[in-house]
Amino acid sequence: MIMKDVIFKYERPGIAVDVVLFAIINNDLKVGLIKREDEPYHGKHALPGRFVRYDEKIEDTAKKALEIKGNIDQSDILLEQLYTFGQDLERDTRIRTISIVYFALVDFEKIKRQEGNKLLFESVHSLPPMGFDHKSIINFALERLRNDIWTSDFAAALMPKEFTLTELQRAYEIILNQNLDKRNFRKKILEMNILKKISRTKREGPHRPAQIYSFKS
Amino acid sequence: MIMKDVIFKYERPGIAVDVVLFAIINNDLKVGLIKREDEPYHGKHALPGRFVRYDEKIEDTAKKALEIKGNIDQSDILLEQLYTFGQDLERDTRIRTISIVYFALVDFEKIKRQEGNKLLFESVHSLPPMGFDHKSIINFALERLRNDIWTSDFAAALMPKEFTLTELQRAYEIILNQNLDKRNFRKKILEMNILKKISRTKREGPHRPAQIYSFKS
DNA sequence: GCAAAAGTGTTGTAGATACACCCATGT
DNA sequence: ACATGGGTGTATCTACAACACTTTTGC
Repeated sequence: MIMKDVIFKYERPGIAVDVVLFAIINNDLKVGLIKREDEPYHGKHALPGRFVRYDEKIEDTAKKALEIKGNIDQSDILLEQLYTFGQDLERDTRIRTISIVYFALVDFEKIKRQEGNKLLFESVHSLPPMGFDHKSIINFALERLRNDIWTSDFAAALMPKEFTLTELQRAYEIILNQNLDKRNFRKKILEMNILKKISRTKREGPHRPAQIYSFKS
Repeated sequence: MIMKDVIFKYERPGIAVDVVLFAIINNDLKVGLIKREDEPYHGKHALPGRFVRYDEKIEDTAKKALEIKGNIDQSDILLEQLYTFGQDLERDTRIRTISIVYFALVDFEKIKRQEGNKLLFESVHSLPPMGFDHKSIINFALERLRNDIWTSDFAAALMPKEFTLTELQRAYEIILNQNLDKRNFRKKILEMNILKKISRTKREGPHRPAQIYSFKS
């Protein structure tokens, strides 16, 4: 009984937040990783993460992880809870750890010039050797991204403020990893009524200039 | 620095699992609650829950919570992770607690005669005063139930092994809290190809007997 | 005037909704 | 024979997929 109380009070599992941060870079979907400098998994890549402090809200832990590892301002990103992984007792070889994983999206243009950014953006299609169970977590996050891309504000979080419909379509194609029909894409996205025209066009080649749009509100 | 290490090592937040267990009873959707005997929220109702032990997988914590509070055998229930609530630092007034909430479904017939069941099943439409933030958690779970009822195996988990299509339709109506068209319901559910006919019928009134079905596999 | 991307309209199909009648039984 | 719930078929509409041509520009 006394033993149980000791376990209860002092041997709580560790609780960490890891963040899967996606961005579109060079026509590819990439995820922000750190290269581990400590054991376990020294030298392997991993998701940016941080232990939850006693008086810290878990979403703030996620924001802080991004701030410290990527010097990324919270206001630039979409952050949403993904899933809590706590099955594998050997997940972290130091202590038993439960990991609350957050899903994050950012427009890479907003962060690429940040000083102190330790994040390495790697293509989801060719991930480097990953520590922990982070590879499967990234795939889990990717499923969420693809499932919800049409019904969420995910696209708005990944795009710059202004863009053409072709650029937006390209983003959808990169995320879904498949080509989309131009006419159907435009019909669908415009009928969703989430875009507004900007009274400017983008000239960029020997062809008709493109109308510029942005997301509403 | 030393102070931080102390916090890191010893003052981990508490981590609990709470379970939202739904069952259909008397043509109503009910949720299994306990009446709290301790502070905080003494006398109020709450979700069955349990602190995660150091060497316990979180899903096992959920199963154990149901076993202890409801004497419910794990094999009878569908259990799935719902969401992790850890924003409200004042959620539990004893220590800072993060709650991983599981979503569970059971056929009430399987458990109603269990000895040692402390669970009180209350209608989701008239919940008693609830402790913690459990009322909003139940509503969150209810949304998940309604959203996924057509594309998951939720219905199979709530129904007895054998049933008529009218009984199944009634279950959907109770969950969705709306009436469904008989012809369309049957067409849809049969085209989903998840049911198999049992070569028996159910006679129960001055009318044509109903074909009995069960879920496949 | 030609190359190159922007921009648009129609048709077919599949899934959802709405709705009305016959069937098998107990009394 | 009648009351009761079990069981089915058809017309309509709507969302999505497939597909081809005209427009505006730079050179």
